Amino acid sequence: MQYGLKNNDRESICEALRKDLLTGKFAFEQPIREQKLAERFGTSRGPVRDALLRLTQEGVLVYEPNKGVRVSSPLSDAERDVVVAMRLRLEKFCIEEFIRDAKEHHFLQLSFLLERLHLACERASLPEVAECDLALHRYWVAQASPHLESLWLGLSVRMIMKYSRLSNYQQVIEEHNKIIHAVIERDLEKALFYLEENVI
Amino acid sequence: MQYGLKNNDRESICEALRKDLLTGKFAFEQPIREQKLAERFGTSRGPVRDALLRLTQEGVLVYEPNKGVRVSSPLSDAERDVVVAMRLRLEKFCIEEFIRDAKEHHFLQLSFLLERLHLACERASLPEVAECDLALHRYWVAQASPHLESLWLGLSVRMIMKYSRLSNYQQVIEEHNKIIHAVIERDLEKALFYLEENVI
DNA sequence: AAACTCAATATTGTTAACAATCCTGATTGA
DNA sequence: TCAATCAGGATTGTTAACAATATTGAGTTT
Repeated sequence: MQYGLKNNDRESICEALRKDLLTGKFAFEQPIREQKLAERFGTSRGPVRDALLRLTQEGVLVYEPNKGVRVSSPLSDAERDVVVAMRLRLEKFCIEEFIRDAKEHHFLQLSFLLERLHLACERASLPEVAECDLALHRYWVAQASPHLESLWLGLSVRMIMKYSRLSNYQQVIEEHNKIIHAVIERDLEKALFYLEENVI
Repeated sequence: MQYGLKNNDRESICEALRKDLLTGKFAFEQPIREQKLAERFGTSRGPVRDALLRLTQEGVLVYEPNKGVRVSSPLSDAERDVVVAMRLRLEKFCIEEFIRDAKEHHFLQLSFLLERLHLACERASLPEVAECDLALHRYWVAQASPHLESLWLGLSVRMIMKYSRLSNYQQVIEEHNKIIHAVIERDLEKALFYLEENVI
């Protein structure tokens, strides 16, 4: 399927798998076999194991000793509420920092990511939309607090896995338009308001 | 230093390292060498890499491609506030679930963990106190929501790393006494109140 | 002295073989 | 028939060797 990775395969494998999981390519509880993935990515089992271990830590996969990993079961509604609240708390903090410190080129990058999301929505490609959506949010998180980026990733992936509102592409675009325009105008209050509407 | 691990080394290595990191055995920003650890634990680099990868995902270590991992720098005060708020949100949810569903033997286990914490405090052994403290909180999190356990772990470890109030052993004991008695009496309100005092 | 080159070394990244464990399904005995 | 046993295969866990990359430091040039 894909191959030609040279060094640091685990990164690319991890991202490819996360995208698959995000878009429901594997069923809940389905066990994941290392050998299969190694063949698919054209590597040995080592890098695959690394990637699986990371996704386990992100909560997407569940690990049992000597049995490997399986896709984790979906969160309960109550658990999801908690995760949403936590993500919102985290992302609000990051937006605030971002608005305070961002330079012109950060806004430019933001516009670029928004444009990418736009195109993905037009193509109506769920995997791409999910990826672009996350990439956008991830950008201000990473800028504001690299420390908390991996924490944020775990929260977000779990949230999206549970059920995806991403099917309404028009709404996705409008929500992000609003957030990003508020950010670029450095209007913190408005940005937080729209963010709260979006992170549900 | 320690050896004799047979199978599933990465688990034990991970926990041993986490304890070291928690109690400040490594300096911030200090790079971690795989070979050194492999010798220390009497294994090859494989399981060590697995453990380092996990701790990276927990946020305790930072990874740079082809350069390995180093101890991550401490959180800023603002970042720590966010992490504290998130952990509190998560743990309150778990306490609530726990109080609702716990059977007698769960309370027994809780008492046992409290007793362990007590002993560690008497011995005034910081590594043990830190471990017992976390084990206690971890218990109700794991019981209430295995899904969110790894998330909780990341939050807690980062919190404690920043600065440890654990040096006042008397206070540690009293705070946990209060929480656990409230839990055993299934007094949710009191439990949450004392928890809020403790998680700071 | 400062900046550059490059070879020697140290460290991480990957691989394939082997060991330990788990799972499956046929066989056996009651 | 049903449960227990156990061999064989499938899968994960570990290891040591090798490949790729990064770092260091001596030598060279300006």
